[in-house]
Amino acid sequence: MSKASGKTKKDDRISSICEALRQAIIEQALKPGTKLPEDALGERFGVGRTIARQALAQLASEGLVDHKRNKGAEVATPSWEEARDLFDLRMSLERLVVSRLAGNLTKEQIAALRQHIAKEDAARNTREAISVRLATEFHTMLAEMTGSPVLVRYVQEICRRCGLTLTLYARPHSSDCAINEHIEILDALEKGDADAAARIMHHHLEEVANRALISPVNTHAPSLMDILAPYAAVEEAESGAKVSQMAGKAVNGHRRRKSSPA
Amino acid sequence: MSKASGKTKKDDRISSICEALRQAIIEQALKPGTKLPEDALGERFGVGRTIARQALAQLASEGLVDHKRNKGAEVATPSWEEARDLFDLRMSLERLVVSRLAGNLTKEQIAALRQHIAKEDAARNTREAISVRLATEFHTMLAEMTGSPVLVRYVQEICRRCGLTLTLYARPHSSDCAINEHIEILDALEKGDADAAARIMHHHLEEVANRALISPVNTHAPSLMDILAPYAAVEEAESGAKVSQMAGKAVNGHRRRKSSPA
DNA sequence: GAAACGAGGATTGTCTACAAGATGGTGCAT
DNA sequence: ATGCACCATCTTGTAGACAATCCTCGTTTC
Repeated sequence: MSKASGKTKKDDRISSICEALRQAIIEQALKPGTKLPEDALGERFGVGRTIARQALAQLASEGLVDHKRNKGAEVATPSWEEARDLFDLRMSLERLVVSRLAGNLTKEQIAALRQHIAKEDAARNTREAISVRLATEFHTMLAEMTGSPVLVRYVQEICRRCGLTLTLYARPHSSDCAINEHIEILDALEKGDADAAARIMHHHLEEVANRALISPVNTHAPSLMDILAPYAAVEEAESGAKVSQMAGKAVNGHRRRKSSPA
Repeated sequence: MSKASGKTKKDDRISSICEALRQAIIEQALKPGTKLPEDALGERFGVGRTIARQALAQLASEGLVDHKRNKGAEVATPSWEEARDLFDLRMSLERLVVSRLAGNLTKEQIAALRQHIAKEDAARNTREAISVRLATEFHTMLAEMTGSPVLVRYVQEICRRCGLTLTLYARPHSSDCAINEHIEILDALEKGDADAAARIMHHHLEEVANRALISPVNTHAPSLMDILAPYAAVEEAESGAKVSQMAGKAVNGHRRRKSSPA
């Protein structure tokens, strides 16, 4: 009875903007501390300040942006204690996820997970932030397969915040082992070994948390408008099959200088 | 004379309204399904529609109100499956809380908890909704004592949603044992017996969930669609199929939101 | 020369106005 | 009489206007 499927464009512009900003934050295109003025966001996404403001409020409630009264919103800068707290709870939640999932995955789900791991592997040599995003998506997929909307929401949120923390503190060259651990987790889940899956997951997250300890890097973004250009475009493209006419928005796809394939 | 009474007045009106609505919802002053027009809220709280709207959005993100596009907001009516899901995750989260708290409570914290239990006991003969609110606050206090802001947020949110569920489905005369269980939990925590505390908490929540989730027919606002579902079904079957089995089951989630990501 | 003060600009907080969609009633046609 | 279509009205969605607050920077004074 419901045909409404791909109307994320007109259906809820706030969600679209949130998602775009989330991606930008996780991929560190928007670094922690970057100011997010409502005017600029509204102009970039083609909406008024009202919508931009609501999107920022949403992200603030998720902990991805910091909203101080009369001082605007900026990308959150999690402290070390907050990061530790996040990872602690994340471990518990994801233990719960794998214990629910062990032995209960369908063939299709396992295939989807392996496919995603392949994507992670393929992106191993690209920008670090991309790897973080893909790894986060893996954990999100696991949570979604539990079929528990609440759990999905919490895991998603906490994973994103952990991802933000990683882009802040983590040192590079550490995603290779993480991918292997993803494989191990999936293997244990497929075999139905809940204990092993929980143990590996715990170890996996502990590893990830441990390598987020030092070197607080801080640089200021060059231009907010330029940074957001690809994400404003991807917001429409990611919808999937329906690539309707996006006349006005003019996808000027000059990606960042860093990604030069081949 | 206005400065001594705290900063809730000008500090953040949205939060104030949210809190007021939360209380009203938990105490069933606003019953599930009640429409919440922005105009009325704004007028009642002395703010414009913008503020009321933001408060509603906040509550919607917490799952306490249901927000349908172009159709306004209303107090959420959790389905049976959602309620089951909520209580499942709540058990896990609160197990985590008590396992963190066992043996680590200060004298002051224990005293505060006992004082709150006394308040629960005093309110045992008042309205059911008040008891639910106080019981919820007890669990919230426990979460706060972990010192983990994220955990606090999640436990708070999930407890409120569970409280909403209870006001919907629970039958009266059931808070006495719950208070005793609170005492048992606190005793175990004070002794530092993490296992016992976790076990009692699990049992406690299972009890609460069971008395809430056994009979979904108890609601005073039954969905018309659900009621008519068997009849609509028999109209399609049109022949030998009997309705008798459906009368027993009666748990049929009809149209839910269409977002099932693969 | 440094610190305090104040004007100016910029950004946020809130409200109201206008547009779009939904709901419900009325009238017309069959 | 029933069903359909149109319209009136209400509520929500969104944008911009106006006021309040904060930051910056130049000026003044010790």
